[in-house]
This record gives sequence, structure tokens and C-alpha cells, in this order.
Amino acid sequence: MQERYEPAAVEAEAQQYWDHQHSFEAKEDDTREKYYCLCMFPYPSGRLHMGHVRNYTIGDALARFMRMNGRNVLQPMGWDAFGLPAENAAIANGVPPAKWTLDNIAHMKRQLKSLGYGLDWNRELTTCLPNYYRWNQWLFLRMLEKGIAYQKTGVVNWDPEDKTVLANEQVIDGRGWRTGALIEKREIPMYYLKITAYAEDLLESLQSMPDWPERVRAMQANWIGRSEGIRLGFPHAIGEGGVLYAFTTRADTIMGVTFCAVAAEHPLATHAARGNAKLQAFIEECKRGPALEAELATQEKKGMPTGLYVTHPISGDPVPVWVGNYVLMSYGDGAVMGVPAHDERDFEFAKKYGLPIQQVIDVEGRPYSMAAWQPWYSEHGRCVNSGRYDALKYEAAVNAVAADLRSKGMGERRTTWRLRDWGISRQRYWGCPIPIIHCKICGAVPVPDEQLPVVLPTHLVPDGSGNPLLKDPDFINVSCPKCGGEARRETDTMDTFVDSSWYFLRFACADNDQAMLDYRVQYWLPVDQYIGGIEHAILHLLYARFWTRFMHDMGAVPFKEPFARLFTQGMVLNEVFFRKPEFGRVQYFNPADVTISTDKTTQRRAAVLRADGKEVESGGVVTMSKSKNNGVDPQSLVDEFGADTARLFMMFAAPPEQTLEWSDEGVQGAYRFIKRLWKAVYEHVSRGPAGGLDRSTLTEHQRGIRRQAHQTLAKVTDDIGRRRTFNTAIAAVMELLNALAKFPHASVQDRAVVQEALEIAVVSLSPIIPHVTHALWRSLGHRTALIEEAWLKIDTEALQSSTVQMVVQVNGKLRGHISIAVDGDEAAIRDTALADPNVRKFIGGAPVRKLIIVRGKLVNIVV
RNA sequence: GCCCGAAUGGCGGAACUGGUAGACGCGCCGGACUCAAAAUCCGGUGGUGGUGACACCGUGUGGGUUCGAUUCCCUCUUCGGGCACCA
Repeated sequence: MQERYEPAAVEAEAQQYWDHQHSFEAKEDDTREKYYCLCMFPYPSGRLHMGHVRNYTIGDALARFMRMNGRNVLQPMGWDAFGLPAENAAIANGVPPAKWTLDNIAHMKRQLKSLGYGLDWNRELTTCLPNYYRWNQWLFLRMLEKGIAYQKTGVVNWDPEDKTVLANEQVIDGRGWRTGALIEKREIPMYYLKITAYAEDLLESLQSMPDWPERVRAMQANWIGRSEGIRLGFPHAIGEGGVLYAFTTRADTIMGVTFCAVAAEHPLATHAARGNAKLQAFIEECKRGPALEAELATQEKKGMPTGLYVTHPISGDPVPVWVGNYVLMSYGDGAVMGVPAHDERDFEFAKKYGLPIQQVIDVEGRPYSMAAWQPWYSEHGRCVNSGRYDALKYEAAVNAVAADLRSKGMGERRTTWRLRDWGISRQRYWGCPIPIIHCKICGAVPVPDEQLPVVLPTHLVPDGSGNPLLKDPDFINVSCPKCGGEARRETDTMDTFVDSSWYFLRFACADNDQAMLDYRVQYWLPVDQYIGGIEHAILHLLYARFWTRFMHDMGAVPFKEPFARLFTQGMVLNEVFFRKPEFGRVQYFNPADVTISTDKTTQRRAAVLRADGKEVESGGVVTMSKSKNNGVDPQSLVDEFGADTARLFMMFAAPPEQTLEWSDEGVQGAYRFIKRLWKAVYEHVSRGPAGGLDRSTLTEHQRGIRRQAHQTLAKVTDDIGRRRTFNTAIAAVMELLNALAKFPHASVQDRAVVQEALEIAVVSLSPIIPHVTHALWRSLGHRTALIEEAWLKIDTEALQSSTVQMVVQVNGKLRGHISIAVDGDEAAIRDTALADPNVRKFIGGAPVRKLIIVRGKLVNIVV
């Protein structure tokens, strides 16, 4: 064994061994229990970032741990390869998105390999290749057949200068990101997937998914947003038998309705705007307004009367109809009944426009004042000023109102969802073509299965002015599959969330070019452990759950939930440094180019840019990002310290579900620890082979170190296997190593105990730092490869101890420590506790009122 | 605005089911080795008071439940994630 730890050599050797042995090629084996460990696949942006390293290190550590615990592990990798950045790169550099993407994939694949991840590369898949995306198209056609995919109009951001549709992120303050032109809203025909058909099931199943984080389930439940209430009608005289419908969960407040508000897109608004130029202008303003819910919710509430009146369904009173910019056309019927007294938004609206506010709910007799909104105004209570509903509580009132409305044919109970159907059409080049052909005679005709895939041409270079597919006659001009006449191919492509909604299924059979899925799906799926960023908690995971349900219903997979267990890891943060010039934009500096010094006495930190020796400002610790220039390239870390140090630091610096702060010193610490581990093994083996362990003749000291070694093994096994807290697992091994450093190597038994403890340390860390432990396992005298070894067994006998330490409190304050025999009874514990001199001092002469004993932990004496 | 999290020494974090707050690491201080430095090794390190044994204070704010609260409940503050065309 070499004295010096040289990561480059150690890591090359281990990686070569795994490669030659095909160690991570997964094979179906019905006799073995499988473990499908999947990390969210990356977008091939160019280089790996720290978030990737964190994600894949967590996955790899788990996969290796499960493998050593006897599971048949599958850990695949692929590329989420369609998307906007490739088009942006094309615009900037004139490179076709296909070439840019594939070059990035090649580079990132090398990086993943250099980090030593145990991935089965035979199953690699790339979503921008036809052998993958043809099945998007195939399944889309199945959805069309079942009515799950359908066409309707949708609103997009239109840049009038570039004549192109922009993504929300390309719209900055209402203007196009490249042109600066004011963005218009346009309604165009698009394809939608009817995820709302599964709303109920998607929501209900969350309750039987205990291995998903509570917060993710809560976020999804809120997103789906089930509301039970009443859809009620306000008759009006516009058109024949006209009724304005609105949904409410607070039918008990119906007698407090003083107005109705409709969305700008509502038919009543359109009707009223005819011949009303002011209203027309207001409606246009609303339609131009923000598209993002966050902006909609914070914008100032504005409205305008339509001049129309509807009839209150109970009282028969006329109710004015307003257009309100806070009413969403996409929720319910695009109209709300305005109850200013008991809804905060309605209250604000009524105050602003002088609409009457009528209290109809009494909450515990509290006095109601119209001067300012109080949070309790929207609480449940008893009806007042409500005619025959007076004194009824919430449920009784709702029931009575529902019955009355039903008898008048003006209302019914209704469940409404916040969830909307998934619009998948993108007016963009770099995506999966939607397999539709538009014929002047036959209309929208699905591409027949035998003509799939509709291949996306790869040589086009977008220039920012519209979808280049529109300018490609070879792609556009086709004949109609139905009538054979001249027709035009659909140029919209699919949302990239489609690609990621089923890739986890395809890993089971990525080599099948005849079918989307095959029998191997039944062996590997569902995914046992899915790992990815919390930022995907709603959209991606909900779409994947929906997609899997559709495939279940068509008989393609035997399960509804694709991910049995979910783990969401936190983001990677770093400090951000900048200078704000008097004029112009803020300048960001990479932390690698900044030196930080700390004044010992004042604790003041000063950050200086090395290039010019002048100070820069710190903007705190934020998510690593290109725009803030605070990213650290994982490659530089691997080159300088090796993959094991990178992996160890990532896993040690924070619990995996929390944010992780970058720290150069922390990396140094991880490197130092690996060197210490190496040295400990070196010093042990350079004394020659250790003899066998004789458990019956151990000294107390030897038994102590054995107990700690096996306690460490037990803790690591639990921390990785159950808690997923790699940071505390590593800390436990560090403690063991600290103890070993003080332990003698004198006798044969000393050395046997050390050998056992070192093996425990090496095996415990092997999921996290697989290269160095691969080498150390051999150094400790084993001929086998560590990756083929089983996880070590905990010797429960070694854990035994004859005494146990307990603490003694007086009135809840710590006053002493006692040592008690493991089998000591309560009387013995009590007597020992009361005999402690410091304890007696604090009891004084006072009588003991109560004595609480928590076995093995503490005694609390209450006086 | 709505939904979901988080807050503990100089710093990252630990304390798993209400039971010893600060494990482990970083940084810092002192020492050993060295001509010197780096590396390495040993010791110390929440605050205040005390020579000391020790005592008091201390987990974002204010309150509550309990023999006992970092942990449970309520309030507020700050920070982070998501909000449907970024992935």
C-alpha cells in the first residue's frame, strides 16, 4: 500500500474496474428483489452544475447501499434534451440546436463518469432522438382517440416585432426580451391534455402515499384545489333565458351579495362592451395585463360597471354586474358573486368603487365595522340580516340555500377544481412535433401510426424570428392521409414536460424499437426511490402521475403511481459578490476570484477582488446561478481534489433535503478527512496482517472500541437506509476514526479490534466515497472487490454494556450524572440519584414532590 | 397576493417519539515538528461572572401547554421554494 493518498490514480483504477466488470449493468432477475433508484434526468445545458452533483451523489449513495444490502439495483441516466436553451444558443452562436445539444451530452456524460456514479449506460436515453419521441407522438394519438387530448384556443405572448410566440420567462416587464416590443396576447388553437379528468384520483391517491414528503403532497393537493360549493344562477334579460352562473363555497353569505363581477373575457362583458368604448378599452387593458398568477394576485384591483343587472336568485333584487380584473376566466364560470362584507377581495373592491357592504354573518357577536377589513370577517358564523336563514350556522345555511336554489332551478351543488387542463402546444422548433396534418378539406387529421415518427429536421438554425419549421417546405408540405390532397403539417411542438412524463418507464426497455414499453417494465417499475429538486414538486411530478394513470387505463402498465418513494433535495447556494456602478448594470464577480478576510477583533469581513485589489460588496448567500455568477464548476473540484472529496463534501455539509451552502474550507475539510482515513489504514497495515479476534478475552478498553464500532455501523445503516441523513452517518464515522486515533496498536487483540473497526469505517463510507474505499478494502487484505461485498452485520453482543449513564435534574435543570447497572430497578435509580452530592445541594431541605424516571435517560426530581 | 418550507455558537450543522442544547466539520486561539513556511499532530473554543469547583443566561419575536419545550399550540418577523410557456 502506498503511503500517500493520490485521488487521481485511485479513482481511475476503481472506475476502470467497474467498467471492465460491467458492475452497474442491471439485469432482470425474478429471483431477486429489485431496487429502481432514479434521479431526475438533467437538461444538457453544457456542463454539470453543483445541483446535479448533489442530486446524483444522493442517488448513487443510496443505490450502492441498497446493492450491498442484497437488492438488484437499476440506476439509469438519460437526457431531457428538448427545450428553449438550445434555441437560445442557436440564436447566439448560429449552431443548430441538435449539434449543440448532442455536444453537451457528450461532455456531461464524461463528467458523470468522472464522478464515479454507478449508472447503467446501456439504458441511456435522449428525448430529442426519434427513437424516444416517436412514442410521445404515438401516445398522443392514443389520447386523441380517447378524448384525453383535444383542441381549443389558448392565450400566448406575441412579440409583434419578431413575429414570434414567447415563453413567460422571455417576457420582461411586459416586453419582449430581445426586441423590447410591447407584448400582445393572442388566442390561437392549441392542444390540451385533459388532466382534469384525473383530478379526483390524483388528489385522493396522495393520501395513500406515505413515502412522499408531506410538503410535496400538500403542495399538490393545493394545486389540484378541490372546492365543494354551489353553482348558482343569476337570471338576466340579455339574450333569451339568460343566466349568469357563478361558483361559491360560501352560499351562506348569499344574502350579502351586492354585486357580481365577471372576467374580462366573459360573454357578458363582451356583450356590454358593444357600443361602450370606455368599457371596451378597460377590457382590452385587462386582457393585456399580467399572465402570471403571482402578478395577477398582487396587482391593484380594478373594475368597471357593465351597466347590466342580474336578478338575485333568492331575494329577486337587481344586482349590478361589473368587470373585475381579479376574476379568472379559467376558474369556475369566470364570474363571482360579490359579498364584500365577508370576502377580502370583494371588500377591497367594494370600498374602492363605493358598492354597498352588507353584513350577513355574525361571528361570536363581534362588532362589524366597515372601516377596515378584519381577518375574522371571512370566518364561519351564524347568518344575520338574511331573512329566513337568520341564526343558521354555516352548514345548515348552505343546506337551506342549496334546497331553495334547487327548487327554483337556480343552483346545484358542484365540486370545482383549481387544476386546469394541460396545454402542450409550443410554437417552437426544438421539441417533439405534434403528429397532426391540417387538410383544407378534412381539417386536423392525426398522422397514421405507420407514418410515425414525424421526424424533426435537425439542420435548422432558429434566428429568433418565428419558428423555423414554418420556413421549411420539406417539413410543412405533405399530403392528407385521409383524402390525399394538399395539406400542411402542424408546426407546433410539445411541451418538454411531455418528454419527462414517462421517461422513467422507458429506462426498463430503452432498446426496444418495436414498442413503447415491454415486459421488463413489470419487473423494474414502479420506481422505488425518485430523487430530484423540490422545484419540481408540482408540475413535473403531477404530469408524470397523470401520464402514468392514462397508461394504466389503456392497459399499458399495471400501476397508477410511478414513484413509490420521493426524495426532494435542497438547492446549492453560494455567496454572491457584486459592484454597483454609478451608471449601468450591476457587475457580478465569481467567488473564486474574490478573497475574503476577517478582522479578528471586529468580526468584520472584507471581500476583495484579486484582479484589482479593490473591495466588492457581498449580496448574501443565494442559489447558484449563471446570472449571479456565483456558480462553482464541479469539474475544477474533481480535478483538484478528486470525485470522492466532491461527493463527501456534498453529503456532509448539510442534510440532503435542506439547502447547502458552498464552502471552500468545507471542501478542504472533506479532503483532510479522506487523507486521515487513508493514513489510519496505512499505519495499521504497515504493521503487517492483523490476527483473528478472540471475543472472550477482550479488555474493557477493547470492548469499548468494539462497541463504538458496531454502534457506528448501526447508526450508519439506519441513517442511510431509513433516515437518508448522510451528514450524520459521516459524522459518526468521523467520531469512530477520532477514537481509533487514540487507540493503541500494541497487542494482537488491539490490532484485531482495529482491523474490524477500520473495515466498518470503510464499508460504512463506501456508498459515499466509493473509489478510495475500493482501494482501502484491498489494502485491508481482501482479494474481493468492495462493490461485490455485502453490507456488514451488526454484532449485537458487541453493543451490550453493563452500565448506563443517566442524568439527574432538579426541577428540570441538569444537576448531576449517575451511572446505573443496566438491570438496576427504579428504587436503585432513585437512591443513586438522591445520593448525588450536587443533587442534594439543590434539593436542600425541600420535600420531594414528584420523581420522574425515564429509563436509560434521566431522573427529574421536582421539589 | 395565495400555497409550502426554514430560522440553533464566529460559520455549516447535530439533538430521530417532549427528556443532558451545540455531536461532527470549518474557522479561530495555544502548543509540537521546522532555519522558516506549508502539510501534519496535540490541546482549547456558546455568552457572562468566578483563580477554581461551579453558577446564571442562551435555540428568530412575544405568549401558552408541561415536572421538563430547539421539539407541541397560538402570534409576529425575516429568509427560501412554487404559482401553470424555464426545466
